[in-house]
Amino acid sequence: MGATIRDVARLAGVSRGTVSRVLNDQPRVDPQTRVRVLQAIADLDFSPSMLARGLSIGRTHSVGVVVPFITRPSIVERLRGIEGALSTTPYDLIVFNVETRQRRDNVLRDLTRGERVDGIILVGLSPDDAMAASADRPGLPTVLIDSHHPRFSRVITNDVEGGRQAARHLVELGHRRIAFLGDTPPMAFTYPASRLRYRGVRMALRSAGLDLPDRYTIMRDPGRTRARELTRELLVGPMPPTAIICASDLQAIGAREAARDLGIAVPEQLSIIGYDDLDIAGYLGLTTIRQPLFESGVSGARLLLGQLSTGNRQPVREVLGIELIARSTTGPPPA
Amino acid sequence: MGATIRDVARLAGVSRGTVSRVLNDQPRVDPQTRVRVLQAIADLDFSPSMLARGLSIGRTHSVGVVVPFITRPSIVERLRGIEGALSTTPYDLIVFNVETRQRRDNVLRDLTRGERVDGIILVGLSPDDAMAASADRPGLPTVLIDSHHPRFSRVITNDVEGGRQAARHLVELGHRRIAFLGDTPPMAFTYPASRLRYRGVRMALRSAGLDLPDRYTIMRDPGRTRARELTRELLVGPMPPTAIICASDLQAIGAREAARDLGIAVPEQLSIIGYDDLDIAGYLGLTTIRQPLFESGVSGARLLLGQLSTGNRQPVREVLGIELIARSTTGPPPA
DNA sequence: TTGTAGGCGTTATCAC
DNA sequence: GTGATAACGCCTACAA
Repeated sequence: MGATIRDVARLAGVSRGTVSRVLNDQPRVDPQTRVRVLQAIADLDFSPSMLARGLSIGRTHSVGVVVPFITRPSIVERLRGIEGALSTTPYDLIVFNVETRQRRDNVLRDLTRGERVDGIILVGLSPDDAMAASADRPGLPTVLIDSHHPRFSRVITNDVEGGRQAARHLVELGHRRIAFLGDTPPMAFTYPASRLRYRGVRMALRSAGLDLPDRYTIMRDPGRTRARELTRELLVGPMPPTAIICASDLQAIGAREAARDLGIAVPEQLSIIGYDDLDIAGYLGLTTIRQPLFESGVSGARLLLGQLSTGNRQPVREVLGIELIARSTTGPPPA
Repeated sequence: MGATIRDVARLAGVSRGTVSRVLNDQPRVDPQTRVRVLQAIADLDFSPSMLARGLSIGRTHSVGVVVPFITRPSIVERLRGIEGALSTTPYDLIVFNVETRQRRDNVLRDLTRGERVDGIILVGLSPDDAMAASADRPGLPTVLIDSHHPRFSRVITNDVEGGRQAARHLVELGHRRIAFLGDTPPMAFTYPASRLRYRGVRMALRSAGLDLPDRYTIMRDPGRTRARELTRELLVGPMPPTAIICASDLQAIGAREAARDLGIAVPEQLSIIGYDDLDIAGYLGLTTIRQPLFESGVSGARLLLGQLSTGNRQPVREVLGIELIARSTTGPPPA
């Protein structure tokens, strides 16, 4: 199987150094010998060992992407963006799925030491200060997607603004009893998007002179099924809201499911707004806040590639736009 | 940043060899010195270079997973299974998304040569004979998920049987005009699941004395949107079917969408069956054929890990079960 | 039990 | 232009 550079050198009647030069397209090599070497390479079906090369030049040509809960469609979408941007480069994409703090710490430790990767992309994971410290000593180039830390380049959206837009949309439709269905961050160190969106909602309501009572504020476990249960409880209780803002499309789907269970018409009796604009939202006609998931992956990867090629590790903050997509789950409140 | 084994040795007052032995849990080392070494490792915050270790022992501790169209939910689900199985092992997961034949060839070439990975998992990609040949010379351990080749270990489901079950379900409900909406494999070398399911459908219909005319056989591009268009054409045409079997849940969703567009009630006027049982199918109440996507990833990874640890490369064929999940998009045909 | 030294497959720095 | 040769960081006989 493995022909080495040494075999090539022998067959071509040159030294290993020369073969290496040919391999790396270096100018100072005689056209004649270059041909001979290339021929030998072809004959032996040789291809260089990435491992050895990496050890020698100190780079691995791979980037580590750390994501929490690869389950979630929004995460997958971002991953796709990263993969797309990386696929045209010589960099491999190594995926790490972390679902516990323990595992996160292990992964990050391994990654920031042992020269396993040339750079890191953290998705939805906010580095703590200990980890941030490793960015000081010129450690691994690292970029954040959908999470924050002043020391790192990052691509984010304005979640507060997203919450605000959702709330304003409902207020303009005439709603006055608006609930928020979010989730607690699954792990301490994950990005608290839900909470920020909540904050935006509350701000918008307040400036419209409306209140967001505790009873209308539900933040528990994420996921469709749980959202369905929670919404049901809310809707069968006293003074149900006329609209619900959800922190994700999945939760919005669960909420709608609950409405259906109870025979409550959407949007005639209840308006629902999601967040993300997943593919499925279009099919379901879900009103939602679109955030550029795929594109965030592309941008993040580009940021990292930039650091990798220029060595410039100045933190950049890239803010991607969001947009309200009004479909058919929102309308005026019942008279 | 990078403390090396040499630094540890110096600090602990031992030789590099001893440090290495401690690192690899080799028995013949004095408990006392072991402690000293471990202390030094901790003090220096040292962790060994995977690159160097790999070069030395000839393994990379990573496996390459090649998938077509990481876009598709079913693929993602399988990927999750693989990741899950690998996460408890020292193996890293390197993802390659291939969407063109060109890219597939490049990836596979790189992968099977240059010692980049210790093993390969191909998802939904049927290796051609050229590639299969590389399995002869004891090349890289390779396993297939949702694709076939006698030379490789593989985990599959019986797609023909899946089609058959779907058709039988409808026949038993009383349908006689049944259509099939599948897709052509997106690339020549991808696994022709749709076609096999079609075959199963045809067989079941035939043995029920029913016909599957060309007009009821639609195989074009995959995807929800396209399925919606195609179904529409079918339904507005002469003698529309009373039931449609789709080769994927996504297509079934598109079909249902078309029915909705035309004001055709499901399942009263039209029955629809999907394939995969994605999460969303449950929400939509879609009748479908469930295949264990996540589990197929787990099994595939396990198969590969087995080969990696035992060296036994005897091809194994693991067939996972499928199951009809009857929900609310199928019912008796209109009277 | 521990130290020494050669080797894994490249690249890079010299001389020539 | 090209050929030696010393890294790169680790593992593993072989000695001691």
